[in-house]
Amino acid sequence: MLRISKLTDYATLILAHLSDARPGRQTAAELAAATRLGLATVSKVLKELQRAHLVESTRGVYGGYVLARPAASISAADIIDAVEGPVGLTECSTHPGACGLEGNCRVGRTWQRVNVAIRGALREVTLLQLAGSDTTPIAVPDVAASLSARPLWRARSREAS
Amino acid sequence: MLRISKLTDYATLILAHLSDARPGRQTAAELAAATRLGLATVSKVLKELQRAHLVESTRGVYGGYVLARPAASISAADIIDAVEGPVGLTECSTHPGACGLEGNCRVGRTWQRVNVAIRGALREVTLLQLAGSDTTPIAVPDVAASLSARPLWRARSREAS
DNA sequence: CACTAACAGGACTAAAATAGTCCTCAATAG
DNA sequence: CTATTGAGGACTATTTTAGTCCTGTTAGTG
Repeated sequence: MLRISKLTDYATLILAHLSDARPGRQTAAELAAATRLGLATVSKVLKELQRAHLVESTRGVYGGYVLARPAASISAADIIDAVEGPVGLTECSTHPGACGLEGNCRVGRTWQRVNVAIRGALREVTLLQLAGSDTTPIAVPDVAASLSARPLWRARSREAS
Repeated sequence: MLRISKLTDYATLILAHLSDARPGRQTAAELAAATRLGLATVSKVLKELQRAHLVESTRGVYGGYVLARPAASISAADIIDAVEGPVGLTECSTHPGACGLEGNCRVGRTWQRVNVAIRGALREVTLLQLAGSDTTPIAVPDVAASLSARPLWRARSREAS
């Protein structure tokens, strides 16, 4: 349940390697070697991270990648969003209106609130922590609070009736 | 990211309908009608819920399903586990030892701790809340605390090197 | 003791999401 | 102007998820 994709995991590994303050930039090939992943895959992930502005790239002979910001200010949610896109726990959070049961469904709203609470938690987890270089405790949003608040979302889409 | 499957969502809907304290048992056909899902699909989900002991079934003419326990003591984690199985945020949590990089990987451990924190949160969310009949605030484990604790898991598996 | 209504189990198919590869183009340093 | 490295995107393969269907079992009813 609630599994992150392999690519997200790869991304975390790659970012962790980038966060080791090496001298200059690291090339995709170096990162592939360091992580023991395929070059093509590492390249793909790096491109996605670049688009999401989590890393900066330079082309050409001395090119390569560096983190765009300090590891402490990159969150788990950032990484997941970069690689998997901003999808929600249920479908209706990303495609509202596609569900024929919206009036009927009491469930979607709460799942969405759970979702938001989880995302909040993921926003508090930093790359520094994921990379294992920091264990500072962090505050986390309270699912309780969100669950007693008013509904904000609608039901998710489901199979045709 | 972190999406629950459609079947889990269906399961929640179905359980929510079962938690409406109707007189007797409800048949798969009735639940299918109530949820507007296909009978075959509803049946499949109910069978999984039965195997997980979240509902009890009776066969025969006046057969059907009832909740096995009060809605307040069925958690979101229970539902997810029943339908999707006890998988983790990363692969290595369910298939330890499959990863060639275990010594090398600093990342898996923290993902696993994040995972456990999230599961803790999901355990606090009850079917009552998901069904919308209860909005009592609930306490939730602190990701912070878990993240500053000692590592307990190993790195996840990844593509062949 | 059939007969019918309902669940159980599992095989199978279809569809969608994920993972991985490859090709062509663009930039940069020497 | 050439070698190196990233950018973008198309494409394929694999895996997971969703949905259907068939065959068997249990429990009431006349």
